[in-house]
Amino acid sequence: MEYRIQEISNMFHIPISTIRYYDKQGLIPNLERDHAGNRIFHENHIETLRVIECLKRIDMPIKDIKEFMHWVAMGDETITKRKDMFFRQKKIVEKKIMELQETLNMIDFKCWYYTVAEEDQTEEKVKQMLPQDMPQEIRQKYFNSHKKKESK
Amino acid sequence: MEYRIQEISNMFHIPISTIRYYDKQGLIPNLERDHAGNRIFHENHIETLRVIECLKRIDMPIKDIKEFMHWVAMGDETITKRKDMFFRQKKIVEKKIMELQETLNMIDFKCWYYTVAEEDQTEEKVKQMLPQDMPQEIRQKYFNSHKKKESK
DNA sequence: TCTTGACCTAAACTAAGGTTTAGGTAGTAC
DNA sequence: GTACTACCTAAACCTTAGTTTAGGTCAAGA
Repeated sequence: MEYRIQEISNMFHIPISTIRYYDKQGLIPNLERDHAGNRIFHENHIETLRVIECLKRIDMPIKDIKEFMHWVAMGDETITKRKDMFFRQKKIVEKKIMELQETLNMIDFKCWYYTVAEEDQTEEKVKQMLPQDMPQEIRQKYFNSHKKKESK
Repeated sequence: MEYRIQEISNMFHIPISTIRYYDKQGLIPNLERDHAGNRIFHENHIETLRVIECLKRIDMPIKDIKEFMHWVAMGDETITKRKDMFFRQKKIVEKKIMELQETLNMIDFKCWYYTVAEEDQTEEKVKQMLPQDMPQEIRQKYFNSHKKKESK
């Protein structure tokens, strides 16, 4: 099955200009052209774009994605490199999730804080509130989001 | 207690140039200068920078951070705006975490895939493997990370 | 044949988020 | 008094990740 750039664009909800940009940056190796020079995509290129989607989601820079894609194109001799790369990415994503979880704690604290402030019609009261007067789960988020700074 | 830009830079591990940039962009309202024009930071500015750190972590653009900081500077009349903003950000971060969790599933699948490929010294065998032949938890991650595309 | 639509390229442009540079001031140290 | 350090500014510059533009090709339909 062959696909044209427009179909790929619809399939992935990526603008055509972006797909061409990815190709130009070398993110889609072995992409062939028809007699007229039009890009022709096959299943393997769709798989490539799926991987690009995944790698982009974790903010991997274009040039790293390119390197990875070239390893894929080089075949079995680069399996270990690719494996190592995914294990490194796993750590990075796990760390990101943990950081976001911490951020969420901070946000939850702020949500609570402003909900109280709104009820009071002023920040003054909640600003003065001591941790022991906060609801249990908020107190935890508060310590959670402030601990880093306090340990310095 | 007063702080100079260098101390703030060390405290937050942010380059001086970046702090000046934030100030220029209006992210640190009410920052005063000494007789010589040097920026003088107080506890409230440190709190501001802590909030900036938090908002940056969730990729809030500079101009939104600026808006928020100005609401803070405006006092109690903007409490509801700020509260609403944090509730919106809460949703955004929760969504990001879910997306990253999905990405992690994809990565876990790839880690398994390349671990098998490395053992086999070739991708061929694992590439042909059917879901029912994969380990239980990998099969789930596989379906998890491929379901979106298959439902289209 | 003419036109229309989908495609192509190179290169300029954009936006975000800083960083670097060039030139200058203020306060302390010798 | 001059050297040194920390600070200042405006403006140019940089990188990333695209987007837009201007000009062109190709195949199909009226």
